[in-house]
Amino acid sequence: MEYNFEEIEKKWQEYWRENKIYHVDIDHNKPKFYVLDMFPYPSGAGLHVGHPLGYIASDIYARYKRLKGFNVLHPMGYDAYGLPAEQYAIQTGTHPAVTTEKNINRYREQMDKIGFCYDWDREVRTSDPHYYKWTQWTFLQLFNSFYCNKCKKAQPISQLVDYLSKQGTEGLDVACTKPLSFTAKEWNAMSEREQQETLMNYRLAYLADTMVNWCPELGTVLANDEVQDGLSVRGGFPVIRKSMKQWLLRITAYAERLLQGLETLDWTESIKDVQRNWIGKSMGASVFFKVADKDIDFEVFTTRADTLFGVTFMVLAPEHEMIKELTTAAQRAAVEDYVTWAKNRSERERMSEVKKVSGVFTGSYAVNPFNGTKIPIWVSDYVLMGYGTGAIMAVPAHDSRDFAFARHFNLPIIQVVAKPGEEPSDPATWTESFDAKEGVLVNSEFLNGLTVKQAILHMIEELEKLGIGKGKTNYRLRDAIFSRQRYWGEPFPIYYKDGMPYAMDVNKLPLELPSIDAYKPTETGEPPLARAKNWVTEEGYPIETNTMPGFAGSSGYYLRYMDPHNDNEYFSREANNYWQNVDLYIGGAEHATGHLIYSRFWNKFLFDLGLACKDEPFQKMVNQGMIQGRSSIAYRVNLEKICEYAVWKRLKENKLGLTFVRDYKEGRRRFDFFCPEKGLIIEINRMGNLEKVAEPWRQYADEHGYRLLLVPIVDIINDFEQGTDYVRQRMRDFCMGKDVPALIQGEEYSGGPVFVSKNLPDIEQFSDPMLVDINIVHNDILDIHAFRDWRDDLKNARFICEKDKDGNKVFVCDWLIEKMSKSKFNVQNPDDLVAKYGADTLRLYEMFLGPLEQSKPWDTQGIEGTFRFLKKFWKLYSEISDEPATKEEMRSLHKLIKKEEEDIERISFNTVVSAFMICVNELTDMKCNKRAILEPLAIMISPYAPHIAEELWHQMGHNDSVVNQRFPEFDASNVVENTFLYPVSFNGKKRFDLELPLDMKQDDVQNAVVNAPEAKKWLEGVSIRKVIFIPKKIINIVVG
RNA sequence: GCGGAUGUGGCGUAAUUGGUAGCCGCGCCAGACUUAGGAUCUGGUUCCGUAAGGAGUAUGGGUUCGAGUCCCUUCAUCCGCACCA
Repeated sequence: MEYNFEEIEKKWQEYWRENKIYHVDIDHNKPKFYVLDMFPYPSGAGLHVGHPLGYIASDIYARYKRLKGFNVLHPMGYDAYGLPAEQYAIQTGTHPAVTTEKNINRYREQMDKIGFCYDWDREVRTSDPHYYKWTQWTFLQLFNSFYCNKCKKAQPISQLVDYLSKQGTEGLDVACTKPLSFTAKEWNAMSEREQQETLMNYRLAYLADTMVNWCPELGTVLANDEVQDGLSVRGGFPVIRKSMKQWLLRITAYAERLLQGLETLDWTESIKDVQRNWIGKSMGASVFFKVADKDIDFEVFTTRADTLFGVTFMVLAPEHEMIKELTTAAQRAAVEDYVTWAKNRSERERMSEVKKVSGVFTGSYAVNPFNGTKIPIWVSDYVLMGYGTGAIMAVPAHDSRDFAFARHFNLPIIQVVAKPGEEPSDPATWTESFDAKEGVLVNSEFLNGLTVKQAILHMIEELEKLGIGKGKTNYRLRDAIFSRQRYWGEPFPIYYKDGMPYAMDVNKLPLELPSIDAYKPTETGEPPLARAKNWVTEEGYPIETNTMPGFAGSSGYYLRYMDPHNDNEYFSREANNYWQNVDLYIGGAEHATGHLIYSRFWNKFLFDLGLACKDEPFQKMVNQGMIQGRSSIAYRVNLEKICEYAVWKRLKENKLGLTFVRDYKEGRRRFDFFCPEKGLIIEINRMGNLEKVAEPWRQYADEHGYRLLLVPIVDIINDFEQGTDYVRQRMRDFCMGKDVPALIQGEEYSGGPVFVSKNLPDIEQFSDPMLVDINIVHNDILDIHAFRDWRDDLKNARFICEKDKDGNKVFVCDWLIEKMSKSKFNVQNPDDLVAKYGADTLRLYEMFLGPLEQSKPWDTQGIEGTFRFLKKFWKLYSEISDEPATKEEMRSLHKLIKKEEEDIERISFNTVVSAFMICVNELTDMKCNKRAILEPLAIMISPYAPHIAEELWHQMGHNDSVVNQRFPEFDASNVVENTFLYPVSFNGKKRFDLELPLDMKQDDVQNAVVNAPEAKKWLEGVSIRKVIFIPKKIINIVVG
C-alpha cells in the first residue's frame, strides 16, 4: 500500500476533532505540564514556514510530555487587537473586527492542516468582551492600588488614603511619580479633586502629563519598544516627542523585582541581559551641590562618587527646571536660544548627531562641598532629563562624553584615578578619557590611595555625614504609557467627573467597544472613540476616549487559558493552583523588551493581589530562530553594456590585428572604441540612437579622415542567440579596410529583456541582479516558460543559457539568503508544502533543519529527504510479524528511545529526527517487521509525525489513539555490548580500529594492540613511552 | 562604544562530560531499472594525492598523551542596547 498522506491526514484530523482527543481538564491524578506558544497576531499575510517552527516544536514537546504521563495544557488563541487591521479600517471603512475574524479563520485553517494538538476549547481572543472584561478588570485593580516599598508589594489604595489621613506623608515609603510632603491635616483639608490629583502620584495606573512618542501618521502615541531609530516599528513613520496627558502603568515600582526575578528563570542569558539592560539598574549616589552666591542647590546622580574631586563642570539637561533660576542676565539670551534649539530637535536628529558636542554656559557656579572650588554650570543635550535627575557632575578625565565636552569648550581636566601601578600624567596630553572602573585615587584629599570601589563607599559615607548626599539606586526603566489614540483596543472603564478620572464599577464590565462611523481621529484631533454616540455613563459622565495598547490583552492571557470561560472571575483559584504557570514558553526573541517584561509585571501584580500563585509567568523559555528565505536571482542584462563588453572582448585581445582604445575622448566627442593607428571608430548603440547620430558622425569622420562603423545592438544580440557571426565578420572587414557601410539600417531591437545564466563569465560586468519567484526555480534552474508567464513585462524575455553536463541548455539562477518576505518572492507557504508532501513531512523537516534557536535558511530541496524518510518508514509496516525481535533490532530501538528522551528534554529536535532516520535505516537493512519493535516505534514518532503514527497504530489493530499511549521505557540491557571497537592512536593520531572485550585489563589491551598486525608499521624504530587506555573510549600509544 | 551569540565539506548540520571530526539529510558523481524522469533503488562523496600518506573545525598561540570542545589573541558575521551619568 502506498503512503497516501493526503487521505491519512484528513482522516485523523477529523478523528481527533470528533473524539476531542486534545481536550484537557484538571486531573489531580496526573502531574500538570503547561506548554505555550507566544500569542500570534493574525496578520493578513497568513503563515509562512517560519511561523509554525515554534508551534511545531511546542507541539512535539506537548505530545511527548503527554506520552510521558503528564496532563498537558497546550492552548492557542489570538492577540486580536492590532494596528494593521485598524489601518486597513481607516483606509477602507471595513470594521477591524471583520478583517480580524477573516485573518483568524485563515490562520486557523493553516494551523489545522499541520496537525497541532491544541485544546481549541480554550481558545481566547483579546478582542472578545468575555476576555477583555478581565483586561479592564485588571486595569481597575491597578488604578486602585499603590506599591509599598517596605512590604515590596501592591496594596489597595484605600490603605494609602487611610495612612495619609492619619499621618500625611510622614514615614511614607511607596512608589510615586515625585516625592510629596504634606501633613495629615493638609490632606484632610484638601478638596476631593485635590485628593484625587494627589493620589495620581501613587496609583499603579495613573494619568499624567508625560513626554510621549507621538506618531502623527498613525495618530497615536507609541511605547518605547514600539519605536526604533525615531521611527515607528509598524509602518516606519516618524515619531516626535510631545507632552500629552496619558495613562501610565507604574512598572518602575516593580523594577527591582523584575530584575531579581530573572535569576530564577530558565531563559537564555541573552534575553535576560536584554531585560537587565532595559531595566538598567545602576547604584550610585545622589549629591546636592550648592550654587555659589545663591541660596539654592541642585541634585545630581552619579555612579562615581569617588571622582568628586575631578569635577570641573556641571551639566543640566535642556529641560531642567532650574535653568531659568541659574542663568545670569549676561547669559540669558544665549541659554534661551540653546534651550529652544535643543527642544525642537527631533529624536532622529538627536540620535544621528550623538557625536556633535553642543552646550551653553549658564553663568552660575556650583561649589565643591569639600574644597570650595567653583564649578561652572552648563546646559547641554547630552544630558537627558529622563534619567537620574537630569543633571550631572562632569568628570572629564574619566568619562568620554565629559571629556569631549571639556575639550570642545576648553574646560579644565583633572585626573583623580590612576591606573594601578602607574603615575598620574598630565591630562592635557591625553587624546581620550580614562574611563577607569579600576584604579587608585589621586588628587583627592582623603580618598588618595584608595581603590575605586573603596573610594565610592567612603565618599558616600562622607556625603551622608555632611547631609548633602546619599547612596541611591537608579533605574533606566520608564513607566509604561498605556493610552493609545486608537479605536481598535480595549476601552478604559474610566469616566470623568470635574475633569478627574474615576473607576467604573466592576459589575459594569465589560465596557464594550462602541461602534463608530469612521475609524480615524475627530476633526479636533480627539481619538476615534470621541465619535461614539452616547459615550457617557448612565449618570451622563463622559467616558475615557483612549483605548489600551496591544500589550494590555497579551499580558495575562496565559492565565486566562487555565479557565477561559469563567465569567465570574479572571480564572478560578482551583485552575490556577493546578496549572500554576507556564513550564515551557516558545516564541521569538523580539518580545524581550515588550511583551516579556509587561506580562512579568502584570503577573507580579496579580500575584500581589493573591490571584496568581506564581510570581513569574514563564519558567522556561526557548526562543526560536528565524527562518530565512533563499531568494533566487536572475541576472538581467544591461543591453548596451553587454554588447559593448562583447565587442571589447574581441578588440582588446587584438584579434583583428589592431589596437583599440575604449571610451576614447577627442574634444567633446567620445567614441566607444577607437583605433588611433588607422583612425577607426566603432560605436555601439540602439538602432534609433545610431540613426540620430549617423549623419553628424559621418561628417566628423570625414573631416578628420576617420572611418566609422556603427553597430546596432540588435545585431550583436542576434549573433548571441542564433550563434551567427554577422557582427564579427563585419568588424573584421572593417578593420581590414574593406568597404563596409557605416550603418546598415534594420529593425530596432524589440525583444523583451535579456537574462544571462549565472555561470557565464564576467556577467557582473554587464548585468544587474533581479529577484525571481522561487516557485519557478527548481534546483537553481529557471523554468523559462513559467518565468515568461510570471509578469507581463517578461513575456518576451530572452535568455542566454549555459550548458549542463549533458549538453542541455539551461538557465541557472544565483541565490541569496535574506529575510523571508513577499517582496523578495522567496516565501514558502506551509499550505503548499502540506499539499505536496503532507503535514508530517513538513513537521519533520522544519525540525530537521537545525537547532530550534538558530536562524537558518529554508532550503526548498531538502524537504524531499524527510519525505523519502517517511515513505521508508511507512514501508517497514507493510507486513507485521509477531515473532520476537532480535537482539540487534532491540538495540536499534532502545538506542533511539534513549536518544529521543534525552534530546527532547534539551530541546534538540533536529538530532531526534536524524536518530529516527538512523534507526529506520538500520531496521530496513535488517528487514525488521516485528510488532515488538514497530509498535513502540509508532508511539515514539507520534509527537513528530502524528498522522502517520496514528494510521499505523490503527493498522496494527488498535482502536484507541496513539496519543493516549505511554512512551516506551528505556532498558539499558538491550544496548550493552561485551566488546568495543577501539580506535587505536599513535601520538594522538588514529591509525586503525581494534575490537576488544570490554572487560579486558590494561596490560592485556596493551599486548593485544602491540601484537596487532597493523601496529607493526607504527612501532618500527621507535619505543613505546606510554599507553593511554580509556575503557570504552580510546587507546592512545605515545611513541618516540 | 558596550553587551550577547555564532564561525566545522558545495549547502543545512552532527560530535551530551576533552577521547575515531564530518553522523543524518540536501546537492553532486557513478551505476541499476526504465519509452521517459524533478520517480525508485544501489554505491560513492572534507581537501590534496594513482597510492602509501598528508592536511584539515575562521586566525595565531597555549594547556594536554589527546582540543571542534578548555584558556589567551586576532579577524569575520549576526543580534540587542546606546550621550543612561
